[in-house]
Amino acid sequence: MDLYDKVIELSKRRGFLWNSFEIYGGAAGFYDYGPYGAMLKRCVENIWRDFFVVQEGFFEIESPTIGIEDIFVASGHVSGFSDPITECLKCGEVFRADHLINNIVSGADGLSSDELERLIKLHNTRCPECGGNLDKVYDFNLMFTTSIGSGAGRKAYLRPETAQGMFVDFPRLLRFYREKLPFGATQIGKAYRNEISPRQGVLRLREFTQAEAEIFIDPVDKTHPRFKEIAKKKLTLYPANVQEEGGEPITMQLDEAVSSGIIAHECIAYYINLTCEFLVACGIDSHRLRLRQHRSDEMAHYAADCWDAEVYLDRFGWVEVVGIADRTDYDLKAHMKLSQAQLTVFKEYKTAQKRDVVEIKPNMAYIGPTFKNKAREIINALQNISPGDIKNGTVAVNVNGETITLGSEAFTIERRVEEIRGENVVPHVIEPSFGIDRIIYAILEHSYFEEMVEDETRVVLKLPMKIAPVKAAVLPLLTRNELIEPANRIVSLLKKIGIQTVFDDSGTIGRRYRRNDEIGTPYAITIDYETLKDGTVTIRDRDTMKQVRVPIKGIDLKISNALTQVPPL
RNA sequence: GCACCGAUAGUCUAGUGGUAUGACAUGGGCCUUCCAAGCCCAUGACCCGGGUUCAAAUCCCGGUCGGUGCACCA
Repeated sequence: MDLYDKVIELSKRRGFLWNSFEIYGGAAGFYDYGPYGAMLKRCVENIWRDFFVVQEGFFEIESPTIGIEDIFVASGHVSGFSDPITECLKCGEVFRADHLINNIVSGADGLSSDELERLIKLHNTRCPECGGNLDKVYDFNLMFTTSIGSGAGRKAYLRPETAQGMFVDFPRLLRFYREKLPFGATQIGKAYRNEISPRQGVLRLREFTQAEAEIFIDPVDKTHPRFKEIAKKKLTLYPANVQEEGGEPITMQLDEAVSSGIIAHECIAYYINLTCEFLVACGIDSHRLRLRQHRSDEMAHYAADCWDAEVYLDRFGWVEVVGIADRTDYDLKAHMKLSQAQLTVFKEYKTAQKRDVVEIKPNMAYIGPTFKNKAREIINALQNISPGDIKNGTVAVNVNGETITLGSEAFTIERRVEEIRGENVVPHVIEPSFGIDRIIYAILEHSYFEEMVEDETRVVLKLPMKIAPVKAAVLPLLTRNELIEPANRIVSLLKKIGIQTVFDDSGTIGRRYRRNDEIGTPYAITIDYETLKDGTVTIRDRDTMKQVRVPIKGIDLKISNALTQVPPL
């Protein structure tokens, strides 16, 4: 049994992760979070909220998981998220059609399925495996399709990422943040991808949870006001050029990484650091965490820089859990083009610029009656005339091949000084995108410890207190009423102040400690016969197994302080 | 989607053409004292469908799920 098997086995047995729809045989790519799993996930999401929503001030929005077709046409998912696939008729092997003819035709990846099929026939391309004939080329799109309304309905897709919901709300968000950069929006929610072959448990799901921030920044100023606070932090970086040269990741200070151009700018560096702080706060081992830069061949063409936070997993090696990209203005421009909406922000100059303007204003009262139904065309043509085209007070315009000469009665020339206070710019977007399910698996694996205690293996999940699904277990030493009663009183005391507490009186005390170690419960409170004499109980620490004896009075405060680590226990 | 391998209680597992082994876990009870090890009792499984057969959990075929490799992973 490797570590993956052990973690999955524990997760199943203790109610963290279950395969979905098990009684009907299950479905690949879907997982249920069991009681402790759902609780842990909620805790992870809340820590994320604390980092991005509370601390950074990027409010959370919630948009539908179903999106209308236009959104994904604009985002490129309708065309770019599908792959042209062809199958060998003899051996059944499946190939990317564009890859097959890439070496014959350049730019094959941009061609349509029909075009690819034609080229495969033309060049008599055969199955690289067995030489058999190839089937028709068809598009396999990774988006789930659905429809809105009855009958044929309106075509729609389940969103493949939460990001588009925030891009689409840009005008509303801009107004919400009072028309000023920078600002950000976040979203935690489900996304859907119809993976061809989901594998590796919770690492590649068809329905998964993302936490994404879209941070809209000034395209020409990518500094970050708080960068200086984190400039001296050291992180494990794996820059693109180092990867290409086959080198090892390097530990580097962030200000050096920015000034040497390894990280494109302060803003990306700031969120790289924030990402690491978040992951470590969730229980990711910082020694099994690195930041790998996308190589130019894997980075989207529009991205200015892109880093993946990767965690080391026993079975799978380095696995991406977060992507942090400078997506530039790609998404907003794409939506602007298709929707015709103005997705820009007015950026005021420090000092207004003055400019001499010469404008030709048509005289409607003359042109209208004189030219009647040609008037509209003439006015349009006049818009494109520059003052230099005016010769002796007349100007010639071309309307449908006919040259019409207009005299000074047809227009006036206006000269004025225009003040330009600023300009409309399309913001750039920094996008940290978190795969919550992968993070949760990594947390479980990195928190999993086996220790030898008196020749027995003790399994303990050393989860940070903030994400432990159960914070305290209350255990009467023996299953006897005189001990159960005070135990119940402590349970309700703790529950009243919002501490997730369980009562457990089943089996020997040692077994119950082990049971709670396995789900990462930080504290176990034991009621024994001394409790009846002097009103004290013991509190046991999960990691050290050490116990302290404390009075019941004030235990709620004591536990709550310990959980928030105000003073040590 | 293809190929190979696998699927037995909550978990891990033994095994067979005649309904199944064990461990751990779980539930109830006992226990005046703390780290899965005490005592008594109890619950609990052959992935689904079809075929062969007197009889299939076992053999065959198909499917589902899982693992691995290929492909895919904006």
